[in-house]
Amino acid sequence: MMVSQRPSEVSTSAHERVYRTLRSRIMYGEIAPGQALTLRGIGREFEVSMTPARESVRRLVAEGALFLSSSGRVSTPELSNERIEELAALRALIEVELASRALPRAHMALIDRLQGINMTVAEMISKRDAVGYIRANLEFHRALYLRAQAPAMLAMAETVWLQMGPTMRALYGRLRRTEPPRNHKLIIAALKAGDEPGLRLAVRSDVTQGLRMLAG
Amino acid sequence: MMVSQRPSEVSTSAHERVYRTLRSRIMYGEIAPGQALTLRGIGREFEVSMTPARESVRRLVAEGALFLSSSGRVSTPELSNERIEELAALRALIEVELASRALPRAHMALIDRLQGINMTVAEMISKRDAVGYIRANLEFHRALYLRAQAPAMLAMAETVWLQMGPTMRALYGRLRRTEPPRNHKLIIAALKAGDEPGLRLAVRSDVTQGLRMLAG
DNA sequence: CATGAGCAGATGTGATCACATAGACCTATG
DNA sequence: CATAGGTCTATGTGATCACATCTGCTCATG
Repeated sequence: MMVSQRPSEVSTSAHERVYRTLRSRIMYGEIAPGQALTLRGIGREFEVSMTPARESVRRLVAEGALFLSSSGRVSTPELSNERIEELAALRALIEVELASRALPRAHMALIDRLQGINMTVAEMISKRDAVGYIRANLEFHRALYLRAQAPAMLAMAETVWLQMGPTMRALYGRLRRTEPPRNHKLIIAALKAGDEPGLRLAVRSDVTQGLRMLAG
Repeated sequence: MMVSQRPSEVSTSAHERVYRTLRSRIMYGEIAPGQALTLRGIGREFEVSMTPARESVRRLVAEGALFLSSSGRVSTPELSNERIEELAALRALIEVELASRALPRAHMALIDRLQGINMTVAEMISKRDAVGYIRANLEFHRALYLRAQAPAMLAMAETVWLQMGPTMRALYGRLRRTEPPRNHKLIIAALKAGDEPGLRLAVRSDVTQGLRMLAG
C-alpha cells in the first residue's frame, strides 16, 4: 500500500494540480464539446487515485465546466444556442462593469501590456491557432479586469469563460476570417482617451462578436 | 463492511442529499459567518462516510458558499465590506437583466403569486424571523426570474445569493426596522404596468438596499 | 504568573476495495 | 439479415484505512 509516493510535490495537493490542469484545458478550448472523461482515465494520466480525480471533476461540474449525465458520466458540455446567448449576455453585463471599474486605474503600463498581448492575439489568428487565440484573447481581458480590483466579479467572468471554453474552440475552429482584433484596438483607444461610454461599447461588442459568428 | 445500507433512498445519491441540505442552510442564513464545519461532523450528522461529505463540501467551496483555509479547514465565509459591495453589484447587474427578460412573459398568475409570497415576506419581518425572511425574499425573486427562461443567468444569481447567505443573516439580524417590503410593491406595480425602466430601477433598489443598511 | 515546548486528539488527504449499474458487444433466433 | 436478449467489461459511488499535519491543551520552567 503506497500512500505518499511523491514527496517532491508537497507544495500543492494532488487534486489541486489535476483541477488546475483540467480547468486550463477546458477554458482554453483544448477539449472538444461533448468529449467524455472518466475518473480512472484522469487518475491514470495524472498518476493519482480516483479520489483526487473525483474531487477535481466535482469541482469543475459545480462551476459548469463539465456536464454530469444522469448516470454519472462526465463530459464537456454541448451548449444549445440559447445557452450560448445567455452566457454571452452574462459576459457583456459583467465584463462591461469590470472594464468600467478598471478605467480610472488604467495607466500607461497597462495599456502597453494590452498592446503587447494584442500582438500575440493577432499572431495566433494569422497562424489559425484556435487554442492560442483563445488563451491570448482571455489574457487580454483578464489583464484589463485585474485592474478593477473586483475579485468576485472577475471570478464570475472566468466561470463564464470556463463554461464557454469547448464551444469557443468549436466556434473559432470554423472561423475563416483572418482579421486582426478590431474591438481590442477600440478598447485600447477608449482606455487612452478615458472614454467610458466608448469603452463600454467596445467591450460589449468584443464580447458578443462570437455570437454574431454563430448566427451568421 | 457495510456498503449499501439504505436501499430506501436510491433515488438520489448521498452526496447530493448532503449537498442540497448544506446549500439550503447556507443560502438561507441558517449558519453564521465564520462557522466551522468538519467532514467527519457532516458525515456523522447525515449518517454517511467522509466521501460524500467531502464531495459536498468541495462543491460548495467551488461555488463560493464555503471558505477553505490554507490548512484545509472549511467554514462559512466572513465577507469584507468590499466583497459585499461587489456581490451586491453583481446582483444588481444580473437580476435587473433577469427581471427585464421576465417582464414580457409576466402574466396575472405570476403577479398573484408574487403578491402571495410578499405577504409571507411581510409576516416574517413582523415576526423578526431572519431565516424565514431571507427564504421568502429569495423565493420572491426566484419566482420572478424563472419567467425569464434563462437558466444560466438564474444559476449565477443563485450563486451570488449563496455566497451572501451567512452575511445576510448577520445583516438582517441587526436590523431594527419592521417596515414592509416597499421595493417589492414597486416591482409588482411595474410588472402590472409593463413599465420596464421602472422595473429595472425597483429591482436595483431592492437588491442594493441591504448595502445601505451596511453603510448606515 | 506568564510563556513556551510537547503531547494527544482531531482533521484533511489520498489509496484501495466492494458493489451496483450502464453501455457495448456478441450471439442466437425470428 | 435484423433484432432482441444476455453477458461482460468499464465506470461511478461510497466505505474504510493509513498517514501527515494542524490545533488546542497541559505542564514545566523562567
